[in-house]
Amino acid sequence: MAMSSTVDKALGLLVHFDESRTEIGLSDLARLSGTDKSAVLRMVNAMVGHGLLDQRVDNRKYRLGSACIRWAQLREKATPTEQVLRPIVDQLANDSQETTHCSLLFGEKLVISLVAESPQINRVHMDLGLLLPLTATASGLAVLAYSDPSLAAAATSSTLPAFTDETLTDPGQIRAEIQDTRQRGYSISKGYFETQVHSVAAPIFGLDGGVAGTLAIAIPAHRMNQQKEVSNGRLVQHAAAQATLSIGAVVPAKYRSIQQDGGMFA
Amino acid sequence: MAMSSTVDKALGLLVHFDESRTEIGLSDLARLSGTDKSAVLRMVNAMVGHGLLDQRVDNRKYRLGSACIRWAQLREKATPTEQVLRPIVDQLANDSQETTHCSLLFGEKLVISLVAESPQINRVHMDLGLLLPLTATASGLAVLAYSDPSLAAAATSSTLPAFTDETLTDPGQIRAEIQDTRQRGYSISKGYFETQVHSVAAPIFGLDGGVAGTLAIAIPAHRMNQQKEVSNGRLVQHAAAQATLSIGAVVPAKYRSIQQDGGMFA
DNA sequence: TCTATCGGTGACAATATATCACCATTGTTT
DNA sequence: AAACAATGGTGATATATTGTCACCGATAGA
Repeated sequence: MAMSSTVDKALGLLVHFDESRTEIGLSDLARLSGTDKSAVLRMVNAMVGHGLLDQRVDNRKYRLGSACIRWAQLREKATPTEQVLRPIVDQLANDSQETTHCSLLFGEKLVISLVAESPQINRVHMDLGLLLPLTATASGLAVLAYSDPSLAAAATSSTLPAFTDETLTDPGQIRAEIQDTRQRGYSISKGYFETQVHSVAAPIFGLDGGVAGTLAIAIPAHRMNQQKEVSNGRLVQHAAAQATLSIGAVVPAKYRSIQQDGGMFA
Repeated sequence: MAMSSTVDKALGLLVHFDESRTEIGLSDLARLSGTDKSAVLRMVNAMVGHGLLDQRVDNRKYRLGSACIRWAQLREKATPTEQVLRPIVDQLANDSQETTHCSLLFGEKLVISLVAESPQINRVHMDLGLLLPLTATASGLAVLAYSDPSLAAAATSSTLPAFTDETLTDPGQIRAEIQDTRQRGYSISKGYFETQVHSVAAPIFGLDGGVAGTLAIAIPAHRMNQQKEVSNGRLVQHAAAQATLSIGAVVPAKYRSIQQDGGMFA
């Protein structure tokens, strides 16, 4: 029988809050988590007490609380990833003349954390906070290609959801893409997640040596061609390596394929 | 002894993270919280597992994790600030039985953003979107009293416009009022902006620690007296502190004069 | 070397939790 | 309106998780 602390269960309740479910009632939360109402109530009350959740007075449903904002503020101050990554994302957008974004890995999902929009009129728009699936985006493929193989195995074990007509749903195809990505040094998506949006992406490594997130360039399909794929691929690869260094981490030796230039202080 | 759930204790650990302590080691955290190391470790591990905390690989200290950012993003999307301030303004109107409003600071002007009218027949009416001058309103004085002194200096540098016969136009008088406001914890206006309208106001602090806006109570002059000024002052002061917490910010320590009630950091 | 930290582990008694039946309200259906 | 099925929430007890403390290897300073 698996060990499970109470804190674990309590925090596990929070995964049921997302962009489509911003508030959840007690019974719903109990059902979603497969836990007894009474237990859920106790945990939820504790979290309300600390502002992690709050309860609407009118319909008594629970929402994420204000402490989230406070903690995010502190987190930012303590670990100003945005501050160090921001200029890199901006520079990449400038260099590529396309919309770029930085996603951070959270469990088996990528969260879009920074966006720099292309200066061009016809450009791709990305929403902050949007969750990206690992199997159907360039960023996700970059994660799978450079993470522990078990993650790729897990992500390609079950049937894969299709987001567009172009989405790769065959696990074999995904695995092949992962192989190619490792060869190239960057991943590509040809409308796998959003139709008419092509992307290239490369991994950002964290302090623990694992993939912490990705940097990606998203391009309107009509503007894409082989030459741009290669040039943008190199750009994103270089920027991601720079990002990795900027947060104090290093690109693991086995993945260090590209020439390191003068480093982050050049 | 009060009942305390494990979740409560776990989340209680997080209060020890602030702008001056952004990362804490296991033993320190145990000492600070007065809990055993072993228990702290279990709780902390659970929180790390959910991204609420993360652990640096180099010095093994713990910091607020990336999930905070995700949750803050969701919280903002789900519950915009106006939505959280609305019930506070309403409650204040109900408690004081007078018209209340929330103003947000834009540059050197305050914009009336939320209004709750008094339930009484004879009441003050306020227009949404109205601009308030910093030197001639209770709200404005609250801003000046709790903002960087340079703002007060700038606002009182030139000749001050008079809106009523009672308006304070002497920069020296304004500065004295600002002093008094800091002493009291709330600001007052005695028909400075609208004749026959007295007000009390208190500052709402934003995420950056500066004044983001104000909460105010406006009262027909004939109904005002010393006793009401004090009681309404306390009400507005308390409500403003509550508003500050509700938007995820904190009242700066140097201004924290009133007793924190059963709020999330109690 | 000796000492004093550190992060972390393991075992047992103490206690908070899981589970159940139950209640008062609210909103739907008939 | 009456019956119904939800809802949020309470209280009791068996049981699983936690609090406590002794202990470990590693690291750092004297």
